[in-house]
Amino acid sequence: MLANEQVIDGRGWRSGALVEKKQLSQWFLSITKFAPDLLEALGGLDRWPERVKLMQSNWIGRSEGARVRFKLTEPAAELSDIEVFTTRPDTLFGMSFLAVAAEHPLAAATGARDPKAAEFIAECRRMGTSEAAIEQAEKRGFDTGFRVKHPFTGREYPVWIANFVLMEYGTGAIFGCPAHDQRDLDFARKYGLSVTPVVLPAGADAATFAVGDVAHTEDGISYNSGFLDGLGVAAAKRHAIDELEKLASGQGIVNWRLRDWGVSRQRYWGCPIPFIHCDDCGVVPVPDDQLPVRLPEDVDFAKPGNPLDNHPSWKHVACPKCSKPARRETDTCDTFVDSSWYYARFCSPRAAEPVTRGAVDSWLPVDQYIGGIEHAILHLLYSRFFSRAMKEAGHLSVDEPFAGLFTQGMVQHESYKGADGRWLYPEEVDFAIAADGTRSATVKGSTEAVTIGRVEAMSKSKRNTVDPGAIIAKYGADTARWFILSDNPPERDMEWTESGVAGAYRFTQRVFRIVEAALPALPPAGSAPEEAGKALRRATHRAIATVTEALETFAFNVAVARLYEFANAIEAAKDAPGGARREAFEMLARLAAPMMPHLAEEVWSLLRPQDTSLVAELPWPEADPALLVAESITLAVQVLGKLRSTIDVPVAATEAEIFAAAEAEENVKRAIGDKPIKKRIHVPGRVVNFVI
RNA sequence: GCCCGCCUGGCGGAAUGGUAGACGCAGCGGACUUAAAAUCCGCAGCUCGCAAGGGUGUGGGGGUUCGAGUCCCCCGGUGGGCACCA
Repeated sequence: MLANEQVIDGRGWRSGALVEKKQLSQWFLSITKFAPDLLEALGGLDRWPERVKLMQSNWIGRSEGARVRFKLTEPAAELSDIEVFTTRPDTLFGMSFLAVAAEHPLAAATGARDPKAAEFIAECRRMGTSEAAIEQAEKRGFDTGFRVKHPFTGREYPVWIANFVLMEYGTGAIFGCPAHDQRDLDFARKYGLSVTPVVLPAGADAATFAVGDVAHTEDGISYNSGFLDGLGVAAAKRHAIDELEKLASGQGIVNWRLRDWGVSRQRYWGCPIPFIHCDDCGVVPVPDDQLPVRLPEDVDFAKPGNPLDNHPSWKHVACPKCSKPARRETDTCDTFVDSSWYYARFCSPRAAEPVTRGAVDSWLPVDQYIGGIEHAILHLLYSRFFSRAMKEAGHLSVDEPFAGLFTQGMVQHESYKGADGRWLYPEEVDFAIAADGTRSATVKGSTEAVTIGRVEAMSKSKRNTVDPGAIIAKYGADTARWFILSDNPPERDMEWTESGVAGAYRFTQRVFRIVEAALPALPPAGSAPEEAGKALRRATHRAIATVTEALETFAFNVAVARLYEFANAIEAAKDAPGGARREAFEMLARLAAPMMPHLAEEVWSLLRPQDTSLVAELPWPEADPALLVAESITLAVQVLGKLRSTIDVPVAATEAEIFAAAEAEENVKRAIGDKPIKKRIHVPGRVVNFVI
């Protein structure tokens, strides 16, 4: 049993053996039951990123269409007809073939009577199982020899097995209309199947319109389509569905892309699925008082197969119902199962029962959830499913587990592979730059060549990770925090680099130094800041306001920048009176505290030796609104949208005064020349623009 | 292949449709020093110009607007996800 990522070019990543898909009996959780609600409730998640909601919405994939039954001209095994799902029932008259997935019963029936078909199906089974692998594989098909009757025309069409039809989506069968679906067109061209256009693009001539290599998937008017002729796509869909229902050959339905969640894993590392198989009683749940089922610790990983299944005694238990010998389920749960409800468990982590009503009702939903963008779909959707299922089972009161979501970007790094294909940590690699600028790499302390891979998300499996421990060891934890937070906006992906860490370290030193140097001249703690220190006080309160805003929006890098600016302003105001300077230093410590807590406390204790409170215990500072209002403002002056000058005007200046001042600027006069001013635009506090 | 992001100086990045490049790194010049480190002062997108100032510039191309890094369309590059990596 291999994971998708362990399959490379259809072979096992270590053994190199050909991979084959097999049918297994497994456990599924019926997330599809909640599909409509999981989709609709996205609209209420107003503190979730739009992109995450969009991705989930696409993943759930609601689509309206029709199921259409095609009668087989001869029965295949027990099948007398094949049902397809389509979102384009309006193009039924453009049909040229029907295609089923390799796992479809009709494919099996064909394989049973035709060895060549069986061979084709076997080839499909050797294809990778991931959606990406299937969609990127060369489109291939096999004519089963079976034929179906068109429900409207009675005409007969061939049934193919196609490797791009997914058994998991819809009914595992499609009807092909090459003129209006690109994939069907590629398939039809490859196998010489007919292409009949039935939707005429606006402005095209029905007599001459033909489809070349590009299918027409846009709107148009139905033609060559019997009773649908003359209708637009939407109307034709409705009409076609009405007709199918009248003929009892199909019906309009809503189809979902979301599939039930297969949670079975044939691995050791997961929670055992708590069921017991009894020959007489069937599948029996493990009684509550025997939960949780614990994994055996004496397992043998050397043998191929599922270690739990191979274990000599673990699975042999008595049936809880009839006490006869029975077998434990040896599949374990996908580890996503655990991460789907830990937020509920964490409300009362030491409780004897899985979740405690009082605790979850008090704490949930999680006010602010933070996670990597890689979890945008699976983990976050599974969690939303679990909270709904747990609510239905009476364990929770909330539908949504996470009221606010922030998705951080991925930290990336180049990856490295040794000559034998093993992954290497960055610190195991030496680099050289040739005269022509090309980089090369070798294993440290040897001449073994290293392949430099692409820049991608850090992961343990690819070993492209960097431990911030080295920075902490060299510069301390405050510098490490400050540097990491200052480097880039957290929602954005970033390539890891240590450049800049020296600057972060310098800043920590500087903060301590300027406070220490100023200390002897500062008035005692609690002294009122003087009116004469207003300029510095403005800077202080602007820092409070801007740092606060940056932190609240997770723009930590901006918060850091504002603190650099503030420190610069403090140093530039060496002559400001002591009370204002004390206020500035104290605020510097308090505003920096979330990002360099140790230094902040140290500085705070220097400034307030009598004070036993910690910065961490103080309420967050608030800016004085009176100090945030500027006395004069700088306006940009543009002529035809191009910057020509700037003017400083009092806050109270009237628009007429502003235009007059702007027009008086030498540069502005020159740019206007002798042309008349057609329009004067004034955006208060921002810009003046003259249109000439 | 499909879905979703991202792309701004040498580098990380800032910028409610309104002065692009704040702040930091790296760099350059200067001060201090016997010297170095540390520190301090200054310069800095590119380009023309002695300067004043001009041109140009946010991946490429088009569009909307008095005004576009920001909004719209097309293209390119790159990252995340694609259900068994978690």
